[in-house]
Amino acid sequence: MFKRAVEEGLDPLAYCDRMEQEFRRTWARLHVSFDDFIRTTEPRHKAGVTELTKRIYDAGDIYEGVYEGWYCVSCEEFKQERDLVHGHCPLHPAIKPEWIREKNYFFRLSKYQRSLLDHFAAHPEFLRPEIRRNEILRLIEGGLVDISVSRAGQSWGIPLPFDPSSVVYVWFDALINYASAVGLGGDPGMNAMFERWWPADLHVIGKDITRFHAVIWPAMLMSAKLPLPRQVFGHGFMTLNGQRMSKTLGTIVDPIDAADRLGLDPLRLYLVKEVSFGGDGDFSWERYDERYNVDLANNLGNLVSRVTAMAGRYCQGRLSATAAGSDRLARLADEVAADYRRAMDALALHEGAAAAYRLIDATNEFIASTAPWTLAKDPGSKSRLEQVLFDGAEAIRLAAVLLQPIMPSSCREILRRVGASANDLRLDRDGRWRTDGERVLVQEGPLWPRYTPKESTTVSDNPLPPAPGTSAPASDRISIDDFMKVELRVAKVLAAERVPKSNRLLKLQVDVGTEERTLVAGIAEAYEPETLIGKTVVVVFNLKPAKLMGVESNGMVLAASPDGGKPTVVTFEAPPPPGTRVR
RNA sequence: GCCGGAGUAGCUCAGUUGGUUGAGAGCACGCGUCUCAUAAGCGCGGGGUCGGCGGUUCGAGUCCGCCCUCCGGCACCA
Repeated sequence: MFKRAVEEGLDPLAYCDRMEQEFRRTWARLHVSFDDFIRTTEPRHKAGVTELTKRIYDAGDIYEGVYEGWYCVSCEEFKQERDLVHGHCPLHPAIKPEWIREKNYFFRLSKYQRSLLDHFAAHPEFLRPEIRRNEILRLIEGGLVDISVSRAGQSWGIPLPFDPSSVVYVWFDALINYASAVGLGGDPGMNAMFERWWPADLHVIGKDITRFHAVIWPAMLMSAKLPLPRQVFGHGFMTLNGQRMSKTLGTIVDPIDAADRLGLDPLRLYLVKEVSFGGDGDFSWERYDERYNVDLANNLGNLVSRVTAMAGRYCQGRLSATAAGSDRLARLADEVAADYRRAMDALALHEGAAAAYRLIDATNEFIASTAPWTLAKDPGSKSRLEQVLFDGAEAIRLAAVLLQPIMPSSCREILRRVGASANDLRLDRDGRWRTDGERVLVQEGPLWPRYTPKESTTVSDNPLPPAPGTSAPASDRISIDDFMKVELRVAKVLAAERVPKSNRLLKLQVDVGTEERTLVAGIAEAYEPETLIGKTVVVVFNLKPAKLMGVESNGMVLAASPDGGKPTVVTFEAPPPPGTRVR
């Protein structure tokens, strides 16, 4: 973060300000509402971090140790062994990293292995879905190591209360947000708030950060003698056509684009209804269009149209209960509302949406079987007719109440059209079948016109070439001299074999013109060794040797490696002789 | 390679602790039908050796073993 800010020529705080604005804009655009928004730069957060860190320290769970590793002076940060390129920082190949031992504070995570396992056993619902729980359980069972929680000599961060020369390390700091947001460590007023709100009922997080939330965070709280959140829920990711989204492949869907195409609420419904929450969900434009037409245009939208139209035509838009209502519809409605509530409480949002749709479907059937248009022809059936339409309108009202959290603005509009209030909706009060009252319905144009993609303008799901204008800013470009430092040469593959115990690495014997070399390439997933023999490829000739899985590699084969895809080795139409320089 | 997950109709998926599921839903498709409605609605139908092989059992998508394929995580990706 700090580095990124510097790269963009911004003060870290200014950079954060900009990020915050972006987040807020996005949420506003997607109609995502929230009660609070906290950043780690806020005073209340600093207070919370100081308090919690102090408690953990007082519990004897933070001790001084030594952290050692490769340190790049230029980046001003430690580098993992595996991030180094031939022992050098990839960003600053000219400077030799130093092996530095730094005073560091560690959190006794290992001490909490037993307690964590006990907690998981006593509270099976603590971590969901089940898949995450199993993963984390095995991880804990496998043993925990103490973790570094501080960095020395950094300007950015919150100082340790017991040693202000060091700051709290990022994620240790960040997790405490949950507590600091509700007042931990604040003045008496804030503390009262903390007492009231903590522990949290639920943390909803992305599945990739489950470990922090389900292992480290609870251990921190245990150490500080604070209650744990009741549940951590690790949600899945969206894929595109079954593939992981990738920026470099261009296989990414911007929710704003999807919203612009058919409207925001259709997107929100898709995301909720088509994805079983907790698992990954797949998005495709075809399916999106299909669901839009079926769920919204044909079923819900059309239902609103037909009921409001008939009410207008046959009853001047005024309806009140006049006869015995539909028991079947009323019973189903209660059942649906109960299922909905159960599903939503369990975070099975897709089931909640499905429940609402059971009512919508049943209402379409109800209309077909009662045939108001037939009743309308018989003056004697007047009250029966009105009752049927009343029931239809009531079912729509109820469905809209249930779908309201998913499609807020659309449901508000539906409620308006069926003559119901959309203000201060409450599930326990408004989410039940009503048999009385008068409704004034209004008929207006389609809520969701059917969408027919034009052949020629079908949005492609194929990888798009990177848009022009996305190239790196001039300041990030290198000079020709820089490039010339890299010596690329044509090489012919003489022999190839798998590196034992590795499923990505191939060991290649190549002819680089002046000599033969052994090098290792991470392309085994895409190429059988035999198929490479005789091929002419491009290698980086002047790369320092490196050892991979015990094999020394003298050079590197050029290959295109898309995110989430398999590498493709760079070859020639007409192979030049080995040793030819490539530039 | 290790760990985990998944393989059920053309597509997306449900199928609780094994037996009224000797297999279901939605979409797509075919046929029929109403006409209030956004060529929408409603009804009916075709279609699957439930990844493969073997086993346990009176009985297995549902349990066990082996295998195949796909996905995710970790290591490796010069």
